[in-house]
Amino acid sequence: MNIQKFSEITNLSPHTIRYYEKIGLLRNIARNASGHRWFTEKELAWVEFIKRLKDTGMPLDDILKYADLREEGDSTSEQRMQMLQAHAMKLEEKIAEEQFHLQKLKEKIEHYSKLVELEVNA
Amino acid sequence: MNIQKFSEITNLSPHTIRYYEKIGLLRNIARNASGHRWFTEKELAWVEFIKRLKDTGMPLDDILKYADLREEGDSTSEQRMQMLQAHAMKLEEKIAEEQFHLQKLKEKIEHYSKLVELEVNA
DNA sequence: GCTTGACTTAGAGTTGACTCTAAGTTGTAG
DNA sequence: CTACAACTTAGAGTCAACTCTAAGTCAAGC
Repeated sequence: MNIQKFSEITNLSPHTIRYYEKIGLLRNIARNASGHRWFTEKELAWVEFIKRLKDTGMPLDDILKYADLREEGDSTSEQRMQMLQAHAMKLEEKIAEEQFHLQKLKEKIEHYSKLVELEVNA
Repeated sequence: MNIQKFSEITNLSPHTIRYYEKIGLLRNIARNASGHRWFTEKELAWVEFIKRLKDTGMPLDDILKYADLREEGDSTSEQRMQMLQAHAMKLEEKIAEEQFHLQKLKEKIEHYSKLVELEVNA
């Protein structure tokens, strides 16, 4: 598929896709006869994985390191696993923290709702 | 307390504290005889709340809007409550999404751990 | 055969949230 | 009474992650 189609499916702008290629997140993208990028399922799966890492707070630099290891082949699978494990642990902590924040927010909202009730009945 | 002490307690750098004052997140901060900022429990509670909103992904611009409403007094409490409710809902969605991502990450880790096991036994 | 619109590139500009610099003032310790 | 650390300000610089611009190429429809 061309960059437009790929952009629609991945929900990344063509700009962002080229940017990801420029910084090395996307590599060895095929080109058609007129020099336009040609994407396949392979890129789709990889980009979805990049998005997962990014959306859970991993910086692009770290994702880049993962991409480097990935390119080196199977000998780096243990390293990659360790990266993911460390990241998963951080994510678990982050979720726990957010759940705590959420509870505090709900308490504040409860406080407001009582306040507003008082105003209405005044 | 002075800015140094306030910085230690809030875990924000003096730079950041001044920045927050400059953009209007912190207002009406008292000064001592020599013109230095003087913080109290009131600022502490407010800054902790700011941090909660920020740490759950609310942009400073939105927190600023909240600060504006807060300054207008009790008549805006319903609006503020609605802001918090909307934010809490988004946070709940975000947590759910992150939990989904976490599960997918764990599946990938599981996949790697099998791969690594194969390599070790090879 | 010419316009239109999608593609290409290198590189500049933007945004959010800081973070630092320079130049100056003040309060305390030696 | 002087050195020194902490404070003050306005404004410049940084960083991540885009996002856009300019200048150019190319295939398809009229």
